[in-house]
Amino acid sequence: MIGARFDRGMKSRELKHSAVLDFSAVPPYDFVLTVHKPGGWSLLTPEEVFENEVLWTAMRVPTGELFGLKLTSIGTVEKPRVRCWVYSDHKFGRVEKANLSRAINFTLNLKEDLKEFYALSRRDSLVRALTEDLCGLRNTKTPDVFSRLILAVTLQMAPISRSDQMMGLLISEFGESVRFDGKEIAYWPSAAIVAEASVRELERRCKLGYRAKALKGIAGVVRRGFPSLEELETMLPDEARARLMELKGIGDYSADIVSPHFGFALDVWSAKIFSLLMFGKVPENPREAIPRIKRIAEERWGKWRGYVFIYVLHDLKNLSRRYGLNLTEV
DNA sequence: GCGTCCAGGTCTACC
DNA sequence: GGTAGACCTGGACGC
Repeated sequence: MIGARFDRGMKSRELKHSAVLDFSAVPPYDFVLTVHKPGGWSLLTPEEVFENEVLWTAMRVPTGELFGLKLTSIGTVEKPRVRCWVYSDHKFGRVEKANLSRAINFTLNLKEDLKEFYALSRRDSLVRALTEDLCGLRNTKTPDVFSRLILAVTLQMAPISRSDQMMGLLISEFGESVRFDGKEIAYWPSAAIVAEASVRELERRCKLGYRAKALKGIAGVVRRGFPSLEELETMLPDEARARLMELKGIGDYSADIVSPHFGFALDVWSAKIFSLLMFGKVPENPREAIPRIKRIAEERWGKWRGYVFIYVLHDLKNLSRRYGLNLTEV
C-alpha cells in the first residue's frame, strides 16, 4: 500500500492517541456496501485501505485537522452497529469527541431513513432491481467540502484515467498523510495549501491544465470561509446548489457532485448508461440528452433520484446481466 | 513516429 | 436568453 506517492516528501504525521466510538444506524444499513462501494469509489480518500471488512481511512474536519479512522461493523444489516477507532496526535477532549462523533455520523449517513426509497420498488421495476442487488447501501458524505470540490473539478471534461491521474498527483504533490495502527493513509491537500500554490505549479506538478486556475480560486474562497457540507445540508437543495455555483469553475454538474443533497449528477458517461436503461439505446449526442434525462428522472423518482443515480452506478454488472445490456463498457 | 481528434464541463463573448 | 468556441492533457487512432 505504501507506494511511490509516499516517497516524494509528503508531510506525514504519526497519530498515537486513539478513542473508540460506537454508532447505531437506521436499518437496512450494509456497512461493507456503504464504505467499500461495488463501483470502487472510496469513502474519504482514494488512498484508504480496506481489508477483511475493516476500513482504514482519514478524515479532515472543518477546523482543518486530519484524523485517522479505523471502521468496522459490529452489527448486521437489520441491526446495524459500527465501531470506529479515531486516531490523533493529541489526547481527545470531551467536546472534541462529541464533534468527531457528529462528523462520523454525518459521513456514514447513519440516520437517513430510506423507507420511502425502498417503497418505490413496489411500483418501479428498476428501483426493485437496485434494492434487491444493493440492499442496505447508503450514500455517504464527507465533512471536508474542499475534497469534494477537487473531485468535481478533476472529473470535468476528462476520461476517468485522466481524472485519477490529476487526483493522484494533487495528493502526492500537495496532500498529507497520517500513520496509525500500522497503516499510512494519504489524504487530499487542504484548501490553504492549494491557495498558496501558484497556478503554474498546479498545472505543471498536477497536470491540471486549464483547471488549475479554477481550483486555486476555489481554494482561496474555501480558505477565506465557505459553508461546510454540514452547513450546506441545512440549506434547501436549490440554495445549496446556488452557493456552490457561485464558485468559479463549479457548474451544474459539479454542484450535484459536491452537494450533500445528493443531486442527479449526470455527465456524458452516466447519460449513456441511463439512456440505455431507460430507452434501450445510447443517444447520438449524449451531452444534449442530459437535460431531458434529468427532467425524466425528477418526474419518475422525485427526491430519491440521487439514490437511484448512486445505486445504478454501483450496480452496473448486475444490471447488465439482468437487462442483457453492456453497461460497463459505455 | 507523427498528427489529429476528442473526452465523465464551464465560462465567456457574441448575437 | 441561447449558443458556439476555447480550454489542458494524454490516449486512441490512422497514416
